[in-house]
Amino acid sequence: MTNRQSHTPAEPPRRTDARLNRERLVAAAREVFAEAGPGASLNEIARRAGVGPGTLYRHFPNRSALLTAVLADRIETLRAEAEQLLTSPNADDALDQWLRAFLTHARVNQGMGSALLVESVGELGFDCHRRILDMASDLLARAQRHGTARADLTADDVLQLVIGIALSTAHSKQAGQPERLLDLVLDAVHGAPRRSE
Amino acid sequence: MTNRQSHTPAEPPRRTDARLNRERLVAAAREVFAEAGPGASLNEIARRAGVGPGTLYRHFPNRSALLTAVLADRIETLRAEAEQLLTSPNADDALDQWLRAFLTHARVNQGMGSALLVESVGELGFDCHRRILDMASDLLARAQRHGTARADLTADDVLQLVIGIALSTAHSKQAGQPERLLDLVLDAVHGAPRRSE
DNA sequence: TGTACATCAGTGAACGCGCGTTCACTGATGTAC
DNA sequence: TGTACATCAGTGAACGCGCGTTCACTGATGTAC
Repeated sequence: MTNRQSHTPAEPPRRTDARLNRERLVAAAREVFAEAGPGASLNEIARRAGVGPGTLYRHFPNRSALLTAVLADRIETLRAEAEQLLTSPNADDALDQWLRAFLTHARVNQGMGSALLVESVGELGFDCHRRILDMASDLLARAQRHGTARADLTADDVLQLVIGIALSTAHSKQAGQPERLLDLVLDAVHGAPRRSE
Repeated sequence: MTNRQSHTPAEPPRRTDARLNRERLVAAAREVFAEAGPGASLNEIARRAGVGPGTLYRHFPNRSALLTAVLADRIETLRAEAEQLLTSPNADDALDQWLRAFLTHARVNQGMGSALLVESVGELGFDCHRRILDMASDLLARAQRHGTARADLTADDVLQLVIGIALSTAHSKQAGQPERLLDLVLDAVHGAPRRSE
C-alpha cells in the first residue's frame, strides 16, 4: 500500500543501464511468453530484448523468476480491481466481473499464469498462486453471504474452471467463445445444485 | 461396422515382427504420452518400446500419426458408449455419463486428446476431432429435445469446457476435483440460462 | 517337408538444431576526491 | 565541474544435452519352388 511503484519483490537494480535492461527483458518476456507459452525459450527472450543470455541470468536466476516478474503487474491490477469490487453493492456482479478480468489476463498469457498457478513453481510461483486465490476467496465468500453464489463452492474449484477455459481456448479461433464458456460457468456458480427434471 | 478388429486406418503390417513392433510402439507411446503429454520425446518412446528410432518412423511418419494410433481405441470405446447411450431412456443421464467418460479419457492422456481436438494436427487429428464432436452433438441434441439441456448450447462449447477441466486438472493433486468440476458444468448444462436473484 | 532367395523391417550411428547455462573477459557507470 | 578508479553489469562464445530425423547397412521373414 505504501509503495506507489510496483516493482518486483527484489530490490531494483542500482545502475540505470541495468534497470533499463531489466525492463527490456520483462517486456520481451511478456511478448514471447504470450506467443509461445510458459515454456518459451529464454535465449529467444534475451535475443528479443537485445541483450546477451548472461544478462538475462544476471537479472533472473531461473524461468520462474522471470515469469513472476511478468505476472507481477497483472496480479497487482487484479488485486486493485478485487479491492474495489469488494466494496461494490452487488456481490454477485463483483465476483463475475473479477472472474472475467481474470480470464482475460489468463488468456493473454496463453495459460502462462496457469502454469504458475496450478503447479507451484518455486516459492515465487507459490506466492502468486496464494495472492490470486486470496482474491477469489474474498469475492466468492461475499457472493455466498450476500449474493446467490452456491455455498458448496470453493474458490479453488472456481479458479480451476476458469483456468481450464483459458487453457482450452488458448488456440481457439472462435471469437467470443471464452466469454461464452465463462458465462455458462457463472450460471452454474450462481445456480442451485441441480434441480431434478 | 463390418470390421470387428479396430486397427488404425492404415493397413496392418504383413510381417509378424512388424506387427509386434507396432504394438510395442503404440503401448510405449500410450505410457510416455500419458506421463509427458503430447509433446513427449519420440526417441524416448522408441527406447521404451525397445526398438530403434528408425523403426518408429517406419510405422509412423510423424507425431500426429502416433498420437492418432494411441487415441484410436479410446475413441472407438467412446463411440461404442455413445451409440449405446443414445438408446438409453434418460437423455440427460446419457449425456452426463458420456461426458464423464470423455473426461476420464482426456485426463488419462494428460490433455493429449485435447491437443488433437483443439488444434487440428494434420488430417488424422482433424478426423479424431470430428468423430468426437459428432458423438457429443448427437447426445447433446437428444438431451435438448427430450431432456433438460439448455437449447442455447453447442456441442463444441460443452466439449471445450470439459477439455478445459482435463487440462487444468492434469497435474492437480486433489482427488475428486475433476469430477466435482464436471458436475458443476453439468449443472449449468441442464440449468436455465440464469435466473435473476 | 525343405531349401533359396527376394523383400520387407530393424538398426543405430550420425547429423544439425536449439536449448539452458556458464564464465572469463570487456566495458560502462557512479562515486570519491 | 573534472578526473581516477573500483565496482557492478553486459558479452557472447562455448559446453553438454536431448531432440527429431535420416540412411546405408544388416537381418529376419515369408514365399515359391
